[in-house]
Amino acid sequence: MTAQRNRSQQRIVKLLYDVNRPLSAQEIYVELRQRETPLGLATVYRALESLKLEGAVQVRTLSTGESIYESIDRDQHYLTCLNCGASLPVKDCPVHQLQEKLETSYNFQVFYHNLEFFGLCENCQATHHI
Amino acid sequence: MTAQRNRSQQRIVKLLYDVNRPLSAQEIYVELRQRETPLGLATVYRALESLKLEGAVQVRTLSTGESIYESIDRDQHYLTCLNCGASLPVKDCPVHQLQEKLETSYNFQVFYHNLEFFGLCENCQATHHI
DNA sequence: TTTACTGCAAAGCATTTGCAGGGCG
DNA sequence: CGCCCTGCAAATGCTTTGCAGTAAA
Repeated sequence: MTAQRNRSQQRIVKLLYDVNRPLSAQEIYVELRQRETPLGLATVYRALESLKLEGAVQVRTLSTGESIYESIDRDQHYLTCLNCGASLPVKDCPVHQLQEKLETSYNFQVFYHNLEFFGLCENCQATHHI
Repeated sequence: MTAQRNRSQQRIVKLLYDVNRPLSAQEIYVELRQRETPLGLATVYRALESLKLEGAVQVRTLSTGESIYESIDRDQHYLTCLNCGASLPVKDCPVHQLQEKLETSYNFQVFYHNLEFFGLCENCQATHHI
């Protein structure tokens, strides 16, 4: 990685740390433009792709197809409404039976939950950045 | 719901049950076309939207922005590679410390995990299908 | 100079929407 | 007859890619 690329990525990492909430690529583009020197939208996408593969940010893809990024250190889960798309942050790191507790405390009707682990599979750890 | 609409939705529910694996809307469109009477792509999307709000199917949105649907009764989680996108099914319903176990048994480098509950928030339970 | 990165604009692709026609009550 | 649903095609919106120019080694 060159210093040039590293600079772009660090700007994004810092932004995500500062705002402390998930941002889409487009939002990152706007924020960087407002805060300091503009960074091209395509560059934002390319930097995010690298950061993702390095495990430096975590990504969640909304049902709209939009991906939102946040600091890797945040261990935050959500109650997501299928109708309006709102995501309520959940403090506990939940397990299966926690679902009932959440339903009553948030008055949220839970249909199902998804738990997904993200990282690199055996093959891709070798061929990283194909 | 009319009988006509109900028929479309039931065809999809049955298909997802039969194949017993996640399918995208486009795949559902192709499968239905091959198996029996064709169903328009827009209709597939509209039926899936209804099924989703009824809690009759569960949805996962891939990092590509593509949404995949499967039977609601399946309690299946995945190890998803950020590089190639492959999703390895995981049998256990995992908790936090399970992550280490998964890393060794699958030789998968886990960066983070997402746990998300899906359903209807308090407000949308009232205004269902806005 | 050689390689990697950036910005811009065009293309790609899943999904959504407008509208005209058809099914069903 | 009236309403909901369907199919088609166009539009939408996020993301990716081609390419020419630029920064860094």
